[in-house]
Parts: sequence; structure tokens; C-alpha cells
Amino acid sequence: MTSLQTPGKASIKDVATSAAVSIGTVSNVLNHPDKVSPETIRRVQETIAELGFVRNDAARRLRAGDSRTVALLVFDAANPFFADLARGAEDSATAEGFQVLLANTSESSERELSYLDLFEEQRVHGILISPYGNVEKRLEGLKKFGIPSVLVDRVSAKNRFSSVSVDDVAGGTIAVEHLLSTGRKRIGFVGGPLEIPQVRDRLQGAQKAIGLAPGAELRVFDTFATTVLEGRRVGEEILQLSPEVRPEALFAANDLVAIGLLQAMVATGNVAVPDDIALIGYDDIDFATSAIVPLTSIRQPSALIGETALNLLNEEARDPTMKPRSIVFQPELIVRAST
Amino acid sequence: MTSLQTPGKASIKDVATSAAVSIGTVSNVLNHPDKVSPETIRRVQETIAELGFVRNDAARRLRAGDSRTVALLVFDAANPFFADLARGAEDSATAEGFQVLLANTSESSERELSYLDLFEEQRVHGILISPYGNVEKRLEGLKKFGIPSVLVDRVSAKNRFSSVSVDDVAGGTIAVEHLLSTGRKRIGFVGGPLEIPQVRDRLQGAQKAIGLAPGAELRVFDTFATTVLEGRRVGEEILQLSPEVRPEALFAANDLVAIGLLQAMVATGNVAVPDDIALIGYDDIDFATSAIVPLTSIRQPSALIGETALNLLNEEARDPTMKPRSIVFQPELIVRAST
DNA sequence: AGTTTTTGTTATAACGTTTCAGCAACAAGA
DNA sequence: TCTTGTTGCTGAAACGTTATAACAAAAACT
Repeated sequence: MTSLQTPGKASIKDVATSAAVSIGTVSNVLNHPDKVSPETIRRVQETIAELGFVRNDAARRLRAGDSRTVALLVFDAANPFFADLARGAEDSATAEGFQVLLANTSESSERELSYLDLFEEQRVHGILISPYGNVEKRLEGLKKFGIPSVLVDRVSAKNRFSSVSVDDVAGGTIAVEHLLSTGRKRIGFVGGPLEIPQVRDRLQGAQKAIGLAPGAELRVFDTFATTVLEGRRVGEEILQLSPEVRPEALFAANDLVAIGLLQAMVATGNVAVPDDIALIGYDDIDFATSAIVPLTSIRQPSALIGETALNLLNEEARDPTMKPRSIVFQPELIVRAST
Repeated sequence: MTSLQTPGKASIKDVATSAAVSIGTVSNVLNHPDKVSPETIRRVQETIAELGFVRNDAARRLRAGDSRTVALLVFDAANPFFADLARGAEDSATAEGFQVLLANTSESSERELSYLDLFEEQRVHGILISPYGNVEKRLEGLKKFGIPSVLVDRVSAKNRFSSVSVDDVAGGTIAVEHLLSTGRKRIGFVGGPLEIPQVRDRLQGAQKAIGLAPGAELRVFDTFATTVLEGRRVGEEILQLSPEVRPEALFAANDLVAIGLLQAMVATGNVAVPDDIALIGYDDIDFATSAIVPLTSIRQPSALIGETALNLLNEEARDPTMKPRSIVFQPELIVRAST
């Protein structure tokens, strides 16, 4: 009935003696069943089940050297955009026999590096990363070490790494062009931090659009807001401004911030969206549709990014000398009631 | 200037010879610096930096047997509730020197088991899991194996595992009592699947409240909806019903579904929330505040759950014979415009 | 019949750590 | 002076796998 062995202790050796075969044979049953006679396979598998043997991954990796684990490192797992991206990567990984482990940096460079250390020590198969801090040098080291990485949602500084991203400059331009096309001249930008290239690019794109439109001006408000709450705070500040000075339209660096801004507008009651202030977000997360005023936003193909990145990573792993490849998707304007 | 060694190849042995000490000493520098003279430490660390040596975690774990990694397994990483929970667990883990790896089941029992296999092979330090399928037997095995787990957001069937959860029955009751207190009699329940105990409990709590209120009735609509999109679909179906039959209030098993329902109502234009149909959600995610009609919801202390669970897990790890402990938080009603 | 090939198995050598007994050298107590 | 401790280090034995060379037995060719 119940197993006699000390639990959690059965090793391949125990299986071998108990099944009256050699260690090598057990290993072969596990890894190269074609090299073992059917009868032996049956007997060995039986004893494995009986003893509750579980292969020790540490030993396996130490000897075999390869890992079937891919790490996905993001700086804000709470952002639905990353959740979708993760899902895409996972689906693709499962299909290829890999497992994805997600690590969340929570916008801490320190934690980011600490996770990279962990992954290096673990010799993971590869890393998908949406970098927060300045990690390219670190990734360079990992590559030399034999661990490839692919940047997601961001291009590499000097094209040193493969990447899958969305053209954030274009996104910023599209967003602001749309605002301008509805007749607004005084545009405000909210969101940060500017250390994040995505944010910087979106802002740059915005400036580009402004530059082409005579009479239009862009004012950058808070460059720290990332969350709904922070967005709301900034919104309240903006509402302090008198209507003649205050922006006629706001471009938020992500939908969360946009939703926060929206909350602030609606809460005060006397500022109408989009009539008094128009609002556009970025990412087109599920919730954009369901905001108090459905949110105009810039859509990114999040799951597709994840999938593509994982496939790219696998190519890199197969051929480490491969030239870095950058895949850039184009963002898409989704117009809703807020503009 | 640049290192001469083959990259990714430096082992503790290379460090040893290069620094003219024994392997054991290098290991001691790494793990027990107090046993080594300052001068030697300096020299060894220098060579480590020079050779770009990185400790091989597989070898370390094989020999030492312990891992500093905690796994967090959830069935829907896209749900902000879990993201908040993960954040809580992570903060607590960092404080104790552990790292959290998040795995997403995407509501697939198969994938859930596959991840558990992985974690078992990896001999992780412990597992935090919000189970999707029926995994208690599996976890039982892991425990015998020396890997403790703590259930999050769910209590264990026969109290076989420690758990940190929220009283979902109470939550369901509170929700429906609130709806009843506003004069609604015909209540609808939307959300699923019923295989998920959280959902079952919330429904049961709802029924309990109904049972105490004469004349009140509960109708269960879709028991599969989990996402915003699915919620919207169900909402559209409900709106097909004539006003005399149709529920006066809806209780959604989570906020995402509630937001979907809300979208459906608002989209048709001729059903007012809360006047025609009141709406209450569950989880009180950030977005609840920012819905078209701010959503009444049941709040759970998500980050706190994560923290507590991790601490409990550590206790279990320290003392495997510990009696399972269940910590149950009470949910809280947050009233907003939707009811 | 003798040779070659194939099949199934076994011993054994890694893989890169940590741990632990042991050993010099030297300081401290008697 | 002789014990008794420290301190700082070394050498070797694990840990649980996988891969590889070797080999006997059986099967297939001449």
C-alpha cells in the first residue's frame, strides 16, 4: 500500500537497485527509452512510481548543462500590458516545451540586478526582459556566459540585442496628431519616469507632432506617475490651473495614468471629458473600454510581442552567433469617447 | 584589461588555482567569510571578479540541498488581485532573502500540474499556490518530499495545508445583503467557473443572504465568465430579458466580470446603473473606482495576503511538523455609485 | 563455420559545489 | 616545558545525475 522508503529520498540509485538494473539503465529509461527493452522500461517505471522517485533537476542540470526554463523579467507585473505579454510568451513556450518563470522588479534597479544574478546562477535557457535600469552591460555579460536575452517592449541601445518592441515614437506622434486633429492646441503630457525609454520615446513622438503643428504647444506635467493613483493626483493638480492656461488635451504615458486623470476630472464634476479636456492613453488595456468615459488609446499587440520574443530567444539560443534582430510592431490608434 | 579565460567557463576550481588557494577556501570565502583571513578574502574576491566567476546554482543546490527560491503559482496573473498579492509576497520575500518566481497557470489544470512537477524537480524552498485544479493530493506528495506549500486565497479541504484566505462566504453574504438593503429582490449572480472554490463560496454566501430575506430570489446566470469580455457577453444576454423578469441587481464573482456587465448596460444606453440594474463586484481592484459607473465592490487585502502567506511558508519550512494554520481575513464592503 | 553488426546492459568518469576531518603553525594557559 | 586551544587552510568525499566506453549475447551477414 504505502511506500516504505524515507520520503523525498529516493534517488536514481535507489530505483536502480530496487529494479535490479544499473543506474545507467534507469537514466536511459528517463532520457533515451529507445535504447532500453520494453520489458525493462516497464519494470523501471513501475519502481519509479512505487518509490515516488522525482528526478533531481539540480543534478541533471549540473551534468547535462541545459535548462528548460525561460525567465521573463518585467518592472511592473501589475500592468495588464505585461500580463498579456506574459501570456503570449507562455503559450509559445509551452508549445516548445519550455516553462516561463516571471519575475517582477517592481521598478527597482536593485531587484532587477538581483534577479539577473539569480538567473545567471541558475543558468536559465534565456531571458526575456523589459529593462528598467541600465542593464545592457549586464546582459552583455550574460550573453558571453551563454545566456541569451531578448528585450521586450524596448529596442537595444546600439542594436546589441535582439528585441521585440512597438514604435513608441510613432505611437506618441499618432496620439498627439489625433489630439491636434480635433482642434486642441494646448497639449499636456503626463507620466514617467523619463528614465524608462518607452516613456521618453512617447514624449519625443509627441514633441515631433507638436513641432509640425504651428501654434501648438506641449507642456510636460508630472514625469513620475505610473499608476492610477498617481495619475489621479496629477489630475487634481492640473485642475488647479485656470481654464485659460490649463491644457485642452492630455496625453498619458499609459492607460493607468490616463484612468487616474479621468477619475480626477470626473470627481470634481465641473470639468467635462472630452469637451473641456480631451484625454488619450497608451496600451489600450482591457479597462480602457470600460472607463467612466471610454478611453481613446494607442494599442500595442501585447500577446504577439510575447510570442515573438520567445521565438526570437529560441533562435538566439540555437545559434549564439546570430546577429541581433529587432522586430518593431506599429501601434494603432483606437478612438473612443474621451477625445 | 579583458579577461583571458573562455567565457562562461570559470569554475570555483579555476578561481582556486588562479588565486593559489584550495577549492575549499574559495567556497569559504563565498559562504563562510568569517573562517578566512582578510588578506585571502581580498585576493580571492579579486580573482573572482577578474575571471567573471559565477557560482553554479545547480551544483550548489545539489550539494547543499536548499534553495532560496519560492514559487508562486496562480491561475490568472492578469487579474490585478493576483498582481497585488504577488507584490506583497515579493516584498516579504526580499526582506528574508528569498526570491519569488511567478508561474501562471492560465486556468489550465494541465499546466498547473506541469509547473508543480517543475518545482518539485527544482526542489524549491516552498510553494504559494492559488489552486485551480484539484491539487491537494499532489501538494501532499510535495510536502512528504520536503516542499511545503501554503494556499492563498483559498482554504484547504480538510485543513491539510496552511492557508491565507478571505472569507468568501461572508463576502458573498455581505454583497447580497447590501443589494437587498437597497430594496432589490430579484438578484442575479454572474461568474465562474464553479470549480473554483472562491466562486462557489461567494455564490453560497449569496444564497445564504437570500435565504434570510423573504421574497428575495437568486438566479444564477453564466457560470463561466471570468474576464471583462465574457462579462460583457453575459450582460448582453441578460438585457434580452424583459424588465419584469430581468434581475434588479447583479452580483459578479469578480470585478472584471462586473466591469464587463457594466459595459453591456452602458452600451445599450437604455438601462441605467444603478437605477434599472444595480451592480456589485468583488476584489475591489484599482479599476473599480474608475469604471463608467464607479463600482461597489468587496475589498480583499491582497498584498497583505501575499505577505502573510510568505511568512507562513517560512514557518512551515523551518518546522515541517507544524500543524497547518489557516488565516482568514474578513472582506469589506466598499459602496460606490453602482448600487 | 567464422566474421561483423546490433542490442541491451553495466561500470565509471565527469559536472561544480559544500562540508568535514585533519593538519600545520602559532598563541595561550599551566 | 608541555599541554590545550585557536586560526587558516587543505584534501577528499559526497550530492544525483548524464554520457561514454566497454562488453557480452544475440542476430545478421559471408
